[in-house]
Parts: sequence; structure tokens; C-alpha cells
Amino acid sequence: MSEEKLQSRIRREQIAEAALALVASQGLRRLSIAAVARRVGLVPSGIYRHFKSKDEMLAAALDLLEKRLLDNVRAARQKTADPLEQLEGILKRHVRLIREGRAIPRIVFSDDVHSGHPQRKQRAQRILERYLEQIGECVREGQRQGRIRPDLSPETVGMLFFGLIVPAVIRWHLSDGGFDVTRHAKQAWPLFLKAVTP
Amino acid sequence: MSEEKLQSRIRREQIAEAALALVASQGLRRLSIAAVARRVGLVPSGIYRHFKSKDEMLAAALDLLEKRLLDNVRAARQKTADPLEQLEGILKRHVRLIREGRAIPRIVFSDDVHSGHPQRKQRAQRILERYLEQIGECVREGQRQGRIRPDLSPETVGMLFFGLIVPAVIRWHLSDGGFDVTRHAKQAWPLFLKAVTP
DNA sequence: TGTACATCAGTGAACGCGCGTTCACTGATGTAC
DNA sequence: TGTACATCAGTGAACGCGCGTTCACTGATGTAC
Repeated sequence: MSEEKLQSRIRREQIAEAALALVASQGLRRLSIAAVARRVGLVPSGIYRHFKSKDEMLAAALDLLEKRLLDNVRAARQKTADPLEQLEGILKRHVRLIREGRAIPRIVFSDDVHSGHPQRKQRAQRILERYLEQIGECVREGQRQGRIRPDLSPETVGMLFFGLIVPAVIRWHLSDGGFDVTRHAKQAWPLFLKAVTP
Repeated sequence: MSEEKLQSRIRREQIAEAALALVASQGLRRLSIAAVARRVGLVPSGIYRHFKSKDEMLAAALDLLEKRLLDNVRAARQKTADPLEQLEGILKRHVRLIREGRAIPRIVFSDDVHSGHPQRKQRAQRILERYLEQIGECVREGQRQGRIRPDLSPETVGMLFFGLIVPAVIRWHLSDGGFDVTRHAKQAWPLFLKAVTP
């Protein structure tokens, strides 16, 4: 263990990041104070200089997760004015994230992260809702421009879009990366388009 | 604790069922030998008369899960000769299962059940693949009958179908049953049809 | 520029709880005679 | 039909491990004088 001292704010971020990475790569079950400490080069009790409890640490990790997920969506939306292209961009970015092993979405979907803890569950729910809200806005914009069928509820379309990603994440994860997410996205995207365009 | 004696085979099933129910309703984190024992009216150590370890017990629960999931699919397929109706039937049954609180699919998708244990992960993968295989057969039959676009890969269509269910399960679960799965299925199904029919 | 002091990130030993697991024992059930 | 015995599901006490958490202590860093 290095005895190097770091400023508190920097350490907090570092720890939250390490926790997030651990959950993303191994699931919440493997998330222990000891594992996080090891990852940032501290002794387990050292974590408590920066977080009151494991729970608080996890909360910080979820904050980070939300930020990354929504930044990702916002970045994709700013790249083009065409809502359909925006959605396609979001899909591509998610695929990239998955393939890089940083299966961020996996966490939000995992009933593991929130099972039991009502607050954590609510937190995950809010993240998911904000995400779907963003998708919904793309859809509404698409409807305004006449590129998406006006008779569809944006929420349903959002869920359908979500449905392009989640099953792929699951299979990718179960197959230890053997499932070809990119290929799936390429084949599923036109189907999505056919379903939602006039 | 009742001291009533039961035949070993019956107890095994009873225990596996209790374990499955517990995982389905509370997630794997809440699955403890003690909780299962309580549910079947035994003392914790009593479980060990019927299973060598917690792991073996979980394996039995997964066997049960697979059986139920596939029985469900088979039953839906036998009800009609029309492949599209078969798929719609499967969807409806899943919705019913979810709404009854017995969110079976949730388990297969949960990275929690397998995270770490390679065998368990493989087991979950096999279950999912068998499930998708069944869906794939529906699709192929539909293509033979000209009801589904012949240019689509059955696997992709299967994943799309899977994508109708999973996100709904997630939202339903995160919202503690507040999300209207039935309504979502009703609205999403025609979109699926539009995507895959000629 | 050098010294004294306060601050605080990091350490390591220790504790306690939950939980899976073991084991010697019990007592109900079914079978052999 | 009744008695002796084997079988085996169920019990409860005890153990040990992992892990979150506490706490007194250390020693590096920055500031005041």
C-alpha cells in the first residue's frame, strides 16, 4: 500500500470510479470495501476517510454512472439535428460501451444493485426514467418532423429502442463477450426503423 | 419448526421451489439457507439432508426455472398453428407471469445469479439459448408460411421479440409493479408485427 | 529561511454480525420376524 | 398382532470465514510565527 496522500476530493472520485468499474466488470456481489481499496491502493479502513459507509460509496458510484450515461446520450444528440440519426448514434455508442467491457447499462438493469434497498432502487429507477425521457424527446422531435409515426406514444417507442439494447447486453454478458453486439445492432436497427417510421 | 417427516424426493422439490420463489421475489442476495428453511418449515441444517450445498440447491432451482419457462413456451405454441399467434401467446403468458409477481425471466437476466460462478453462468446461458431457439422456430415457421419477412434472420427477430419483454420486466420491477406491463405489451406488439411482417 | 504546530489521509489490529456448513443426537416410520 | 431393529429426516449447538466497521495511532503536508 502506498502511503501517498491525496486530496480528499480527488480520492472520493477515484474511489467512486473504482467502485463503479468493479460493479461494471464483476457485478455487485463482488463489490467489497477491500476490493475497492486494493484498486485505489489503500487499506480497507482507509475508504472510511472518504465515505461514511459502503452504501454511501455505492451511491457516489451511481451518481457517476448517471452522469456518464446521460452525457453519452447528450453527446449523441448534439451531433446531428436528425432525431433518427440521434437515436442511431445513441445505439452505436451503447454498443461501443458494451464492447469496451464497460457495461454501464448492466448496472441499472441489474436487480442486484437495488434489491432490498428502497432508496437505491428509486435511484436506479430515476436514472432509467431520465434516460428514457431523453429517448422520448428524440422521438417527439422525430414526430414533429414527420420522420416517426405520429400515432405512436413516445414512451412505447422509447421502450422499443431500449429493447434493442438490453437483450444484447444480457447475451453479450452471458456469453462472456461471444455474442456479436455490433452485428445485432446493425441488423436490429432497420427493424426498429421499419416499425416506427410512417 | 414442525418435525413432520417427508419423503426425500418431495422435500427436494419443495426446497428447490422455495428457493426459486425467494429468488424471484427478492433477488439472489436475499437467498439464504435460513430463509429457504423457514419457508419450508425446517431448521437451516435440515436443508443439508437434501442438498450437499447452497450451490447445489440453487442449481436445482434453476432446473425448475428452465422447466417452467420452456413449458410456458411450449404450451403457447401448441395452442395454435399460426406462428404469429404463437408469439403473441408467449408474450401474453410472460406478461401474466410478470404481473403475478413471479418474475421468472428476471432471474435468467440477472447477472447476479451467475456473476462469478462460471457453471451457473453457462447454465443461465443455456436456458436463454433454448428459449431463443423456441422463438426462432416460431419465426422460421412464420417465414415458411410467408407471414414473416424471409430476409430476416430468425435470431434477430427472436432478439427483437425478447426486447419486447425484458425492458418491461425491468421497469415493472424498478417501479414496484407501477409500470403497466399489459399496456406496454399491447402497444409494442403491433410495432413488432410491423417490423417483421412483409 | 527555519521551527513548532495543526490538520488529516492513511494504517493495522480488533470486533461483531451474518451465514454456510458440520456433527452428534433424536425420534418417527417402515420392515423383518 | 406385537416386538426389535434399521433407516433416515429433522434438530440444535458450535465453528469458521468473509466482510463491514471502529479506533487509536502515525507521519506527511501546509501554515503561522
